[in-house]
Amino acid sequence: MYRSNTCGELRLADVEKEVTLAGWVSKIRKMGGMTFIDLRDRYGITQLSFNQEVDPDLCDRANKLGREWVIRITGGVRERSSKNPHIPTGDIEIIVSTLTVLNASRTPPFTIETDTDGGDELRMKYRYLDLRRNVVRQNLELRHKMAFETRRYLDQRGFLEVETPVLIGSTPEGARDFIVPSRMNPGEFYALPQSPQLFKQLLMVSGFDRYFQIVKCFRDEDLRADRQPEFTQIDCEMSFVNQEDVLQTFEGLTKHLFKSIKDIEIPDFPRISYADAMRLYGSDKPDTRFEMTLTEIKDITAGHGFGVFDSAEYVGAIRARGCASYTRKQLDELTDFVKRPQIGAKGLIYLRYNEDGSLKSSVDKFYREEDLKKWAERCDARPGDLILILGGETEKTQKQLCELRLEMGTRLGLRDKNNYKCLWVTDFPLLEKDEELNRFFAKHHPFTSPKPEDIPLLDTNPGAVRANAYDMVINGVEIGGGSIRIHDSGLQKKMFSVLGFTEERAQEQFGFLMDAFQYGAPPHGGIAFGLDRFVSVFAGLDSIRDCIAFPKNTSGRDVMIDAPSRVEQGQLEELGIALS
RNA sequence: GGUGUGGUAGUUCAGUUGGUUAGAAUACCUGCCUGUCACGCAGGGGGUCGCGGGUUCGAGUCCCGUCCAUACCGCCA
Repeated sequence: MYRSNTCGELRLADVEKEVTLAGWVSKIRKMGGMTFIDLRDRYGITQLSFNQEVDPDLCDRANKLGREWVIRITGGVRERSSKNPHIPTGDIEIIVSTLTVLNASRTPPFTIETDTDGGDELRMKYRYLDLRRNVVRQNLELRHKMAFETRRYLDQRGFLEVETPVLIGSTPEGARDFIVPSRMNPGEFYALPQSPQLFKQLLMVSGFDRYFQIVKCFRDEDLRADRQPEFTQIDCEMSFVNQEDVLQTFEGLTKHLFKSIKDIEIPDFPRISYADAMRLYGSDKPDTRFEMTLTEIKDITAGHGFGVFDSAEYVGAIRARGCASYTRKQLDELTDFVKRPQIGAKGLIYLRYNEDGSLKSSVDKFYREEDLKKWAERCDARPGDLILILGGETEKTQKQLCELRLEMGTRLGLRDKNNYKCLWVTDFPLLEKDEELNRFFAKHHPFTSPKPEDIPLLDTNPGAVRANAYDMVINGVEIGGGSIRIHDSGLQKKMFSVLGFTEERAQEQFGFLMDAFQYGAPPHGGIAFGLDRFVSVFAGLDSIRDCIAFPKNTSGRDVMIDAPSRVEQGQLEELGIALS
């Protein structure tokens, strides 16, 4: 037996036992006559005790160990004379009788502690050391549990996990593909999947009825704190379902995860249409932990000679409870916030509803008190509230108000990481117009079905067609999204034509799918969750990198193994590739 | 592609209007210390100030360029 116990499991009940432990030297405390060592493994820390009087040679050897050396010891479990209430094993220690050094270690470049002294860049370079830290390991343990509970839930409901290929063909729609040259087919390339979309639909045609896969997906786009070039999806598809069936099933999955992992009961998810989400929150992934919804006030602000509002397509306001006492400096900060180029507002108008009932705005010279009173009433403001107003082009301004709303929510402490608000956003538009190219793109993907009642609009007003598409949002994070698919080859053809595909091109790219649809495709639909984001929300992380074992940096590099890298000329020649 | 922030000891950072030998904490090394658990005490070593150029009597500090990191915008069906 290599070891009898882990470093996290011994308790007072084990006193007098003879044990063998193995692990890493986390900390050495030399007291002169005595030496204490914190021995660490994945399960915890156990204190080892060495005494100069009992065994001077052994104690000297212990004193020569270094941080992160790997050792194996045997000894007796004893009750401590002074206990440590901060760790589970704090009541006991091991009186070591034999000590074997299994491996020495160079001094690590940063401390292996929860509050490490290492910065992000260094931790990524030595990720294998970073992963020894409790906090990082716990994130991966959480990830494991969530994946495990997902499999348990879906298995119980008859879902079958099926693997789909990673080397597939490139498609023109959507994100940029990672491409892989094919040596056996010179001049041709595979693409890595952005999602197993087509394959899961084909599995429905095959009659698998309920499929899922926890699967890596790839998108060659710029990175963010919540975006990695390779990421993991919980990818699901069901046959003979309507939208309601899908929402119920996966609302159930989410509730199951909250209950089984965090012991939190989540009430039924509110639903909001895309149009309402944009109108009330200026976002298709609203953070509903707090209200502060957008109020349109253009009809009562226009026509008073204030040029900005008179010429604006849209004027919207948010109401911050109890913020009328904001100082000039705080208001200036908010103005600077919305004027940052990333947000791009020209300025910020405020209206203070003072405690004494008086009204004070930054545009007092254009409006009388009774005009301002109307604004306050429309916004349901009370004395003590502050109203913040932006005007301009509708979509842009709503987006700016959304950012301002989130900023105010943060400032007012309304975005508690341990408070979870889930919701469904439904009725997304089917298409999105690219004004520059003057053509429509699928907002979700080209296999999403339009709402039946909107199908006639495909010919007359494609931009107004709503889709059977839905997103799950938790605390302002898009956790998952899906749709009821098109299962009719005729409608699918129609869709491709609206998207500007010629018949030949559609046949070339997706012929196999439309062929398949002619052999008895069942009605079907599904959803895909971003596992990395899901885990991040559960763990309260700011970046999905913290729950990925070996993530890439913002340039898409793995700084530990130094990838991507150049390849030898011979490899390129084999592939028939010349670098330009 | 764009905007902002940052790059100084192994590490995390400070460094004033440009001015003596670039500091602190921590880590590391040595010594002392028999109940520590952020041990304590004393001492020590450790710096191409990201890189290149410029201004200046003098640059960590100012200017230009460049690289890297990071947050966001574009992009991400």
